[in-house]
Amino acid sequence: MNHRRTLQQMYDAMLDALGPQGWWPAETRIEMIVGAILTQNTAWTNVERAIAALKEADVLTVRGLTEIDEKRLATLIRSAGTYRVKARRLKAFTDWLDVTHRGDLDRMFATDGATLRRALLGVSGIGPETADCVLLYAGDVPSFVVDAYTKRILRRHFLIDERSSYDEVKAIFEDRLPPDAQMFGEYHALLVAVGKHHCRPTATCDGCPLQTFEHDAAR
DNA sequence: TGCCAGGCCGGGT
DNA sequence: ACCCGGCATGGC
Repeated sequence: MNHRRTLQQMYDAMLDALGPQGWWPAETRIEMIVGAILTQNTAWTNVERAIAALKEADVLTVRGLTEIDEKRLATLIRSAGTYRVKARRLKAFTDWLDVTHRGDLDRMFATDGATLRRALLGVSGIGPETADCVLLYAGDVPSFVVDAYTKRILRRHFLIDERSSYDEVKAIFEDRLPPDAQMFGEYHALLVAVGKHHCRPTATCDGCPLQTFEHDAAR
């Protein structure tokens, strides 16, 4: 009933059981942004190879990605899957960044969070989850990230129904938790960790840190 | 061996 | 305002 307590308790339970997840796994902001686009509907292990290939080719910089040929970029990120689409999306981002902020991430993140979110959503290939990941993990903006695991876990705990929209789920967290970017980032990472190990379509709830919370244990 | 993974777009209703 | 097909690799 009291969502504030429930969401805080879920967070505490996950953090206590799993510890800090140390997200986002990236050395630079552009690496983080590239990773966010590459991991769309794709296993992270496949993204890691693509990131490594970009580093090996010495193009994992705003400048490098802006100047590289799209076809060659596609080849480098092949392991990430849907690679022609993702090469186009990476180019859409760097093109937009070049035009609007002279290719400067400092200028981009100087933009007000809500305004920047709308602008990012206008870039082809950046949807709500990717935009929120960029804002949260590269910009330190307290914008909660919703993904498939987030919805699945909340649905199984009866906190949302299957028709809930991205923005509705996002609002549940943002309306009932303090706007702390560090905590939002940890919360999302913990939900993904729990989702991967205990809340996949065929997984069981054995050993899940959220097991004690009311939910549809029968799956 | 088919199903799935930290979505998103464009076209159709 | 939703709904759907397409995109594609690598792991289990």
